[in-house]
Parts: sequence; C-alpha cells; structure tokens
Amino acid sequence: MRASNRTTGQIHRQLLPDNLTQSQFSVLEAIYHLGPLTQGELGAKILKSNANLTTVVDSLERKKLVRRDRFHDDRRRVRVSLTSPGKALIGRVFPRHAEIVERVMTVLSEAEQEQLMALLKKLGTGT
Amino acid sequence: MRASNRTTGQIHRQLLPDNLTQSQFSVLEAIYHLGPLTQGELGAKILKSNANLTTVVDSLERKKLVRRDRFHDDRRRVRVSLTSPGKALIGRVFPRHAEIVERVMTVLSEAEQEQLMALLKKLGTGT
DNA sequence: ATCATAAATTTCGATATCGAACAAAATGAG
DNA sequence: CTCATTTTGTTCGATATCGAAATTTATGAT
Repeated sequence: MRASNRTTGQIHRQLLPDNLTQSQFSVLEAIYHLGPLTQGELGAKILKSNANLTTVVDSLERKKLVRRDRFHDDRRRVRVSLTSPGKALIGRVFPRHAEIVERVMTVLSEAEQEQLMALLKKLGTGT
Repeated sequence: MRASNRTTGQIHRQLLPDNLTQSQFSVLEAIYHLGPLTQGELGAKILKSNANLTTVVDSLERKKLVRRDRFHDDRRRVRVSLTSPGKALIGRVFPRHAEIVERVMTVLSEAEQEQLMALLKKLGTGT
C-alpha cells in the first residue's frame, strides 16, 4: 500500500493544476489511446465499478472533455469519446504523466522492474 | 493496482458482515496490537490524512468500538483506545483477516514473497 | 507575561467509490 | 411472437478521502 500510495500520490499531484482526478485522467487516457469506449469497458480498464463510471463520466461531460452517445444498434450502451478540448488536454498532460511514472520507477533497475511486474501479475490474477 | 485491488477486495469482503470498512478495521487493528494511539499516529500508521482520521474515528466512536480522550498534559492530542465491545470485535475478526491475507499471499512462494517485499519497500520509500 | 509561531484536530466543500435497487433494452427458449 | 432472463447504465444512500481554512492548545523568544 505504501508503494502504491507513493506512486499514485505523485501522479495525483501533477494532475491537480488541471483539476483532474486520477479516475478522470484514467478515463481520458484510455480513450486517447484506445479510441471511444463503452462505460462498461472503461470500468474494466480502470478497475472501477459501473456505478462509479457514471459519476466520473458525468464530471468529464460537465467539463466538456468527453461526449456520450448511445449506440444505434444497442441503445443500452453508451459510447464515450473525446471532444477536441478533451483531446487537447490529455495530449498536453499525458507526456508529463509518462515522465513521472518513468521517474518513480527508476528507483528500480530494469531487471527489478521486470521482477516486480511478474510478481504483481501473479498476485493480481491469483495464479 | 490490480494486485492491490484483488488483495484489499478480499479483505473488504470479509469485513462486510461486521459492517466494518477497511479503514475502520485498520484503526481497530492498530490499537489492538499497539495499544492506544493518537489520531496523528493512526494516520501515519494506516496511511491516511488527519482529516480522514477524524471521520473514521467518529464512525467508530458512534458504534461504541473506540473511545476518545484528550491528554491531560497536551489537550490538543486525542487518545484513541478500544472499548470492550471494540476489543471483542477485533479479537473475533482479526484471525479471519490474517487467514485471508495468508491465503492470498500463498499464490507466491516464500522466496517470491520476500522478493516482492524488498521491491515494494524500495518503491515505497523511493530509495 | 506576551505574542508570534507551531502542532493536533476539526470543519468544510468537493469527489470518489461501492453495493443494491431500479429502469430500459436486448436476447433466447418455446 | 412472448415472456423470462440478461445486460447496461443510472439512481440512491452511505462512507471515504483529500486539501485548505479554522480552531484550540502548546511553546519559545523577548
């Protein structure tokens, strides 16, 4: 938990000036790199509940950073995509984010990073 | 994050029947094993802000699981200690908790657990 | 003794976050 | 086709959680 807090803490701090929470950032980043996604898909991606996704996407929509559209062929599903301000924002913020993650992780050598990934993968999937 | 979620998720699930959140449990557990602590000390221990500790201790106090006393020699500080129902509850819940952590962690061998601890310690302290 | 500063806690305002209950839409069995 | 079931998302009620401002108490310098 301490390692996790330290890492996400630094990530969160760099998002503050842009008034983004970690979840909001994660949603923007997911769409930025994967293209428009369903709320369900976003939930799976950022490891949050569907109920929570409703709230987070609401807040992003209020800020005009994303747009919601119903699918024509399955009207239960919502397609979440970036607006141009949203695209501009994440395009500006993401590089700094990548730098920070990079910097935090350089506490460990390449080999150690690989080891850590392997161990956490085991622990995370339970296999 | 996935590893952290899986672990804390299982911990949280076992606390649900007793209406305890993870933070509430962490506070009870800390006092149970270390004796009465200050809210500041509790915050440092469970890695949460002082503001948050006020809320968590409030909820535990409402349930009569802990007691708050001001120190006589420094009335700014609050001493948080277990009531007898609190002691009974944590005494009952903790063993199950330990089992679950144990079970989750046995996905990794002893050696792997040591490795993981060492790597996370580095990452967590930034050294 | 007095006052500026520091420390511990609380309050405030804003989101996050979840589980459960609900609504709407799709699907599949007969 | 029709109804039960499943899927997707929303709403509701509760707590967590933080940073910043406020409050109370202690401390140290003069």
